[in-house]
Amino acid sequence: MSLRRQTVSEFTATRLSIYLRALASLETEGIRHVSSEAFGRRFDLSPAQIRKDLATFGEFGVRGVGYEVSVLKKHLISILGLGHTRRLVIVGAGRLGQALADSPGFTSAGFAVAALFDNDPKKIGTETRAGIPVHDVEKLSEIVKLGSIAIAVLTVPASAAREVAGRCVEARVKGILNFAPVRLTAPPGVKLKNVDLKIPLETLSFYIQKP
Amino acid sequence: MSLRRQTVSEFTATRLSIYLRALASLETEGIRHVSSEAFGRRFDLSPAQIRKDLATFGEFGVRGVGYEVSVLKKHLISILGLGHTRRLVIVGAGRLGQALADSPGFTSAGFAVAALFDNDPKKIGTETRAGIPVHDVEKLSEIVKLGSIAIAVLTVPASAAREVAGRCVEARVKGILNFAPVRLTAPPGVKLKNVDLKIPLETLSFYIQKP
DNA sequence: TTTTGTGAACTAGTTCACAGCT
DNA sequence: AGCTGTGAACTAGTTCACAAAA
Repeated sequence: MSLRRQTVSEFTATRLSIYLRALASLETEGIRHVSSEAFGRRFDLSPAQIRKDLATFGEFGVRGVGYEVSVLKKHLISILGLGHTRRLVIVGAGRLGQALADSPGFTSAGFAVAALFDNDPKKIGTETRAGIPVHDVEKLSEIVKLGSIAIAVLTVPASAAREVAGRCVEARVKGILNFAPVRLTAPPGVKLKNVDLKIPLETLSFYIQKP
Repeated sequence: MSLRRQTVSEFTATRLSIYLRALASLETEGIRHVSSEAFGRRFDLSPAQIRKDLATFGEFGVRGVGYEVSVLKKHLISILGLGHTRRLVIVGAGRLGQALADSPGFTSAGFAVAALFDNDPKKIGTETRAGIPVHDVEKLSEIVKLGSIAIAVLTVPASAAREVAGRCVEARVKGILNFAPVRLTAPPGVKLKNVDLKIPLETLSFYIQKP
């Protein structure tokens, strides 16, 4: 059986990404086969959970044997939509934006940063260390539409985030990853994820208090 | 009644942080009182959830009236352990580390970045734009112990993360916020949070695929 | 025999709905 | 009258345990 897709929870989707990272790690170690049991032990995950998550998308294992690392990895890449390189733009050419633009996580493995945008004349026309150009944010819509860009990453100040997100929606991106410390919402048809880096820090602060 | 603290879930802890951000926003708008209903409508949160979360820590509202913004904010600051400034260090003085070191989110509201650390001789001895010094990572343990630093933020490459986390544990930090793309674990007594920025990006990729 | 894939059982998290204060 | 605080009902997510397959 294959491809029964109800609505997949964010929990499952997040773990797929974790599994992919773990498999890449096994692959570089030269491990070719792995059981859910061994996989779970190695990366501190639940074997039952692994099997359930994977079974949502098909039968990728062999009973009595386990999973073939390279095969499972290919499947996960395909499930996550990373099979072909996805072009994205980053709005906000501050240090976070520049760090992300040049980071291996954002440039390798399924993503390519097409351009950065900013409204600061001193930044417009420059490029990042890795050579990604910084454009005027006024050209955002044009470049997104022309380049068939599906994802916009927002690394602008909180005050600008809502307006910039609006422009992205208008330019027909399919997904927005917002790092500005405001909780944005997007219309149906656009997937938006808020990532506020201050939250894990405050959460940490909460848990390290004396009982 | 007040202060029944079983174990508070990460979900609740995360929302406390969200509520705090939302209250700050109301405060700047000059709003002094708010009901869970109005609060929820304004920030797209569930009123029942808000009441339940808050009730875990005490009775902060007034029946028939609602919550006083400034009072609730003070309580949340205290609950999250942000009442006195917490000093933290950032290990890894790359662009992400520097961006976080100088970002208002990390420097205001309960946190102070005491120092950055790196192993690159070109970076050691310099300081960030905001004037935070970059030390040799060899001095990490010494400075953490002397400065009674409770939190270490890791912005090092994946390959160095485990070793650096070990040093932090040895130096007796209470919490580690790991941005390196490896899932680390810490011994009991040390709270560790992994934040892999590639995961929300891959999750986004998953959800924006055609059905 | 081993290990997957999966319904059933369980646990955690959320929402409902109303008693209890103000 | 109005809104909180909270047990009870519900929903979502995880783990168990075993039949099915290699």
